[in-house]
Amino acid sequence: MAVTLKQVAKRAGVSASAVSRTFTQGASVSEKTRKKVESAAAEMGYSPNFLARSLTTRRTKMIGLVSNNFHNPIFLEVFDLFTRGLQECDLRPLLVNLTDQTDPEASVKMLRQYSVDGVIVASSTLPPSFAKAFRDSNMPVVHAFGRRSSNPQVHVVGIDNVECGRIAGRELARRGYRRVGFLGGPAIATSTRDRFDGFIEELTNHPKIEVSHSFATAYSFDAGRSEMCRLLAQMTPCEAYFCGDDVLSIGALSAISSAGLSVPDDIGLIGLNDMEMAGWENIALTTIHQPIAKIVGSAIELILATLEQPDRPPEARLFPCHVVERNTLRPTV
Amino acid sequence: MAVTLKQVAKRAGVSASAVSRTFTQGASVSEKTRKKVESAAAEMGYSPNFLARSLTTRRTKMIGLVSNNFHNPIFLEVFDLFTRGLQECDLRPLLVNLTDQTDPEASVKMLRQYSVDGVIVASSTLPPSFAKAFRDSNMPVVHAFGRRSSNPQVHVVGIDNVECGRIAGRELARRGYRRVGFLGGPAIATSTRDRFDGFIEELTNHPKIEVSHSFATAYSFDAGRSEMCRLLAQMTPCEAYFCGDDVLSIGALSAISSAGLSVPDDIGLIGLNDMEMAGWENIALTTIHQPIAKIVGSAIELILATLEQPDRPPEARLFPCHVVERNTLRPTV
DNA sequence: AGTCTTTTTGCAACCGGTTGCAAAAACTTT
DNA sequence: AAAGTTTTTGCAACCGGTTGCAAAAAGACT
Repeated sequence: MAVTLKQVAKRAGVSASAVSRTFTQGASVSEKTRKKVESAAAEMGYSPNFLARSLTTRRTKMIGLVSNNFHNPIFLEVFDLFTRGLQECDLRPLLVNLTDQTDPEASVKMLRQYSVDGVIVASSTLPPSFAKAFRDSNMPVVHAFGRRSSNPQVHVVGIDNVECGRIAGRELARRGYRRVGFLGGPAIATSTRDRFDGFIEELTNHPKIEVSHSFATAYSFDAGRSEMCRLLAQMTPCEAYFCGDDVLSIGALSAISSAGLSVPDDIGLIGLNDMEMAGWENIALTTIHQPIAKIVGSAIELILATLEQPDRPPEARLFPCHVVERNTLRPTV
Repeated sequence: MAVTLKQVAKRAGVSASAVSRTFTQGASVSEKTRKKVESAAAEMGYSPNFLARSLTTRRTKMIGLVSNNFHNPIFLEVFDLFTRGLQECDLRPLLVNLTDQTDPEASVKMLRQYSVDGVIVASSTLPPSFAKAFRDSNMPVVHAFGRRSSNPQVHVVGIDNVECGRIAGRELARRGYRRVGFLGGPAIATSTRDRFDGFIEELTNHPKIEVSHSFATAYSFDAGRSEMCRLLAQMTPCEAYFCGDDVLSIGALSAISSAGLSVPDDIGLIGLNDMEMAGWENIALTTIHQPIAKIVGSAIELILATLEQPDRPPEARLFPCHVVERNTLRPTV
C-alpha cells in the first residue's frame, strides 16, 4: 500500500536507520546519504507514518479537543481558533463531542487509547472535576472557558464569571434601574451559577434595587425566548435583565418585541459574550465582552508548556471583561 | 507509563496472544483464560493501544474531517452532527481547518501520515478537484455539501444547487416580482455559481422579469450587509433578492432596515439554508430549506460503505430542497 | 483406553518506524 | 604513514500490539 521506510532504504541503497535519520530533526546523517535518501523518497512519494513513529517517540502530536457546547454559535469561533492555533503548532485536534454525557470516564479511556499528547476541554458548563479526570489519568489538560477555583487542580483559562456578574450588576445600577432580573442558562452550569452569584453580590451594595432571577432550560435562543415570554406574562416584569449569555439575550429580545414592547425604552437588556451577532445592526446588543481569541491563544500556549513540563503546577488564567455599549440599555441618568 | 499487553499477560499467567485475543472481537479464547485476562486487565486498568493495533490491522478508526467553512453558523450544526454521527459508529474525527488554503496537497499528506481510514470534506465552496486529491491518493472520501458533477469522480452528498436557484427564481416569479436580483457569496465558490446558474436559467422562462446580480466577498453577515448597502445606494434597487445563503440574507436584512426600508413591503428577500436563526421571530426569513441532518447522515453512511468497499463507484446523493415561507416575501398576488 | 475432531494456546514473525551502541569511514594532526 | 579524533553508519532491540501456524489440550466417539 503506502510506501514504507524499508522500501526507500532499499532503493537508496542504505540502511533503514539512515532513512529514519534523514527524516528526524537533528539526527546525524552525511549530506551525501541525505541526498540519496531524499531523492529516493521523493520518487516514491514517501512520507513517514506518524503513528508508527509515535510508538517509540511517545508523541502523537494529537490533542483531544473535548466539548459539549455545540449549540452556542460562539463555539464555532472557538473551534475555528482552536483548530487553527493547534495546526500552527503542528498539532492535530481529535474532536470529541460529549453531547449530553457529563461523565468523563469514556472520554478519558478513548483519548488514552489514541495516545493523545494532551487534552483541551472547551466548555463553560462542565465542572472542574471533568477536566480533573484527565489529570488523574496523567494527561496534560487545560480547561478553557472553565470555572476558576480557589485551589485549582487543573489549568484553567477563561474569565472570572463572578466578576462578570458584578460588572453587570454595577452597570444596571449605574443606569438607575430599580427592579432588575437575572436570566440565566441552565441552573447546573457552573458559568451560570458564578455569574448569578456575582450579580447578586454586587447588588447587595444597592439595597434599594429589587432583584429577581430565573433560569432558562438551555443556552439557546428558544430557551431565552420562552423564558422571557413567561416573565413578561407575569404581573410585574423587571425594568432590565442581565442574561447569562448573548444567545439568551437575543431570544429575550425577540420575546420582548413580539410582546409589542420596546428595548431599551420598556425593558433593558445586557448580555454576556459579545458574540459576532451581538454587533449586527438589527440586534445591537449591549453586552459584556469576553476575549475569546485571547482565551484560546492562552489555552494553547498553556497546553504546549504543559506538554514540555507535565508537572507544572496548576494555573488559572483569567482575562478581564468589559461592557460593550450598544442599544439595549437606556442611557445613564 | 501506561499498562501494556505484556504486563497483563504476565500477571494473568498467559501469553501475549491470549491477552490480545480477549480484546479482539471473535477471536478464539476459552472462557477460562478470558476471565483470567479480564480480571488482570481490570486490576491494572489496561486498555489496548489503538495506534499500535492499527499498525497491523490497518484501521485507525479515525476519519479526517476537512472544512473551510468555520464562519457560517450553519456549520456548527454540521460539525455537531458529524462528530456525533461518527462517534456513534465508533469513529473519531480528526479535524482539519483549511482556513484560506485551497490546495489539497498538505492535507492529503498530513492525513496519510496519520493513516486516517477515510476523509470527509465538508464544504460548500471547495471544488470537486479538492476531494479528488484524496481519492487519487487511495483514501476513501466523501464530499459533503459538494458540487454535483455530470460524471462524478468522488462521492458527493448534498443538494442540487442549480435546482435551488431555479426554485428561488420560480418563487420570485410566482409572487409577481418584476425586477429581481441575485446576491451571491464569493464568485469563486462552486455553490454560488450553481445557484446563480439555476436562478438565471429559470428566469429566462419569464422574459418580462428583469434580472441583475452581484457577489458579496464572503458568506458572512458583514459581506451581505455591505453588499446590500451598495445596492441600495444605486439608482433602482430590485424589488426582491435571492441571497446565496441565509447569513447573507440576514446581513442584507439589516442593511435594508438601516436604510429605513421595510421587508417585505419595500424589498423582498429569499435565502438559502434555513439555518436555525432564520426561524427566530425577529428575523423570520423566507428561505429554501436544506436538509442538513439528512446530508450529514447520508455522508456518514456513504463513507462507512466506502470503507468496506473502497472501489465502489462514485455516487452523487442529492437531497431535495423546499421553500419555507416566513415573512420576507410579499404574499402571492 | 485409544483414535479422531475440534478448540485453545504459545511461538515467532510482522506492522512501520526509532535509537543505543559499537564498528567503519572520514577527517586531523604530528 | 600512523595514530588520534570526530562523524557517519548499520545492526539489533524495541515501541505495543496482531496473527498464521503448528503443537497441545479438550471433547467426542468407538
